[in-house]
Amino acid sequence: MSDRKVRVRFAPSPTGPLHMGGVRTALYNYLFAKKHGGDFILRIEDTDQTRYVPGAEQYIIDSLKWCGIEPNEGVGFGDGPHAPYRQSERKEKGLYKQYAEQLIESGHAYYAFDTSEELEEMRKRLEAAKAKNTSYNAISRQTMKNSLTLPADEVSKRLQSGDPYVIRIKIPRNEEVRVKDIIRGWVVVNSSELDDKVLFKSDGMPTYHLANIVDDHLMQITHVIRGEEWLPSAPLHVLLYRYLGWEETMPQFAHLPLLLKPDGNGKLSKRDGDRLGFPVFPLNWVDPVTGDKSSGYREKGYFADAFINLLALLGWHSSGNQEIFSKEELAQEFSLERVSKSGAKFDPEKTKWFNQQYLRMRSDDELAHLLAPLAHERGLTSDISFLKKVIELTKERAVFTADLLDAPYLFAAPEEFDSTAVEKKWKPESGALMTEWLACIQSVDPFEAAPLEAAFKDFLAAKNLGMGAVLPLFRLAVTGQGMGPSMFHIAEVLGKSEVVKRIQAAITKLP
RNA sequence: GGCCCGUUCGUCUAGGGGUUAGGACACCAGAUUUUCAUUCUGGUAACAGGGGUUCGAUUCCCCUACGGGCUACCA
Repeated sequence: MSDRKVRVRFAPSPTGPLHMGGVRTALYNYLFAKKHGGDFILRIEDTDQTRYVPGAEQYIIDSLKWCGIEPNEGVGFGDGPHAPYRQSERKEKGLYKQYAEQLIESGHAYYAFDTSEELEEMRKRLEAAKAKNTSYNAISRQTMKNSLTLPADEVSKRLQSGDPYVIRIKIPRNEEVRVKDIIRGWVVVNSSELDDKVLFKSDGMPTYHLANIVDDHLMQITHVIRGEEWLPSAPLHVLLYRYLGWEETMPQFAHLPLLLKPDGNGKLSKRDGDRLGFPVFPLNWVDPVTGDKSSGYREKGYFADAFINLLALLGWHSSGNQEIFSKEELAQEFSLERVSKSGAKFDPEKTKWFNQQYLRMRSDDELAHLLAPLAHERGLTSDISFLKKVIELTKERAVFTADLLDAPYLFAAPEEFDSTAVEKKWKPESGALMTEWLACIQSVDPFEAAPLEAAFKDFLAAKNLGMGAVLPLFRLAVTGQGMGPSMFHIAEVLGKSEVVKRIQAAITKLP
């Protein structure tokens, strides 16, 4: 059992865009597979036809691709030996019905014919009677219409005449069910707390519970790594493995803590992103029905590796103090035992910090190539060697790639001058002072930061003035701003004639 | 309501029967810098509460409180 090759799966429903919590689940599966040299599978769980959202499946595939956590088997990533990987297609092949019937034959499941009205009525009746448990279970099923209460001939008559029916699991009345969770240890529940869950729906589709167990078994999944919201149904799943006779190869479970809202309570939801101004999704998404737009990390300017890094640390931590991990390092270090038990509040601020770190790790050349299309979009030059010079100056204050362009004066002369800077620094005699500085500039050769700075210092000494008295004027005249990167480097990038032109223009424009 | 899971600085977390309870983000202060930013240095800040067990508990056990999840012919 333990010598089986590790095989894990990510099994989302295509009911909308993939939430960052889902991406984290996929990531942990991916890292676990990589760590153990195993397989990572993408299975699409589309058994609920009513919730199908066009484009959602492609969104999931695109998101995983962008994040660099690609499955080596599954929908959108090439079929493996267990195709198809879409449950709707697997249902077509009759993969689920036979197992539901097997359960009926072995006495662990039964047909139920109750209408939704009858189910509703049952619930109300039990509530009115102040019953502890209002579910369809070992006790209440005795009062309902199913193959356990109806005479055999009526059951077969209903079946033959095409009466709608579901197949329910027959949960024992009072039995301890134990689930071993890698993260939480043993979880013990009495079967009286469980209900006779529907395994097979009247529309011919299996429910999650059946499809999930059948597919995990058939696909030889060894570890089920999923969100904590599944913990309550894990005992049911254990029972299904047992009744199907698959307990020997039952996968090990690991239920991940949830991602919580940055403020207040509850789990992170789609709304929070819009409300708090940060993305909840990896990629932009437009709802095909409502047209609602949700922003994504990719389009906000986040690097995929930074996004993955931050996600990895939301619920997992190595034993040391390291926080920046490459994907390879994560795969090396990751272990389910070090996943925390409690939910993690998501902090958008730290997300920015991660991006900043990754931006700094990138070479100027790489950034220039990333920046070029952005610059082009804004009507700025996309010349790589020039952009590299820009990046040298703007890199240290940038969080996102686009921030590298936050120095418009490097691309064109300022049209306006920052009014507070002008008020504070520009005096009536400043124009004359700049005219003198202009004369000194002419003889600086080569026109580079160092000689320029030397010339500037000579100029200051001659005038017996301090840096603070003159440099802001120089900056204001050339950039129109009161602050920014090293002024001498800015001048070097701009070139002598441009600098001279700008100072001349400023002298005439400023009071 | 019932069942299940959880609880270390504001946040993410390390730690673990005896520690000055460590790191990171954020925040504050100082230094460097022409300025902003960077960088560096320092600082504020946590074991939910109550009972046990123990020489000793933040660490183990129980209870309470709080938080979260589940409670569909949804996943």
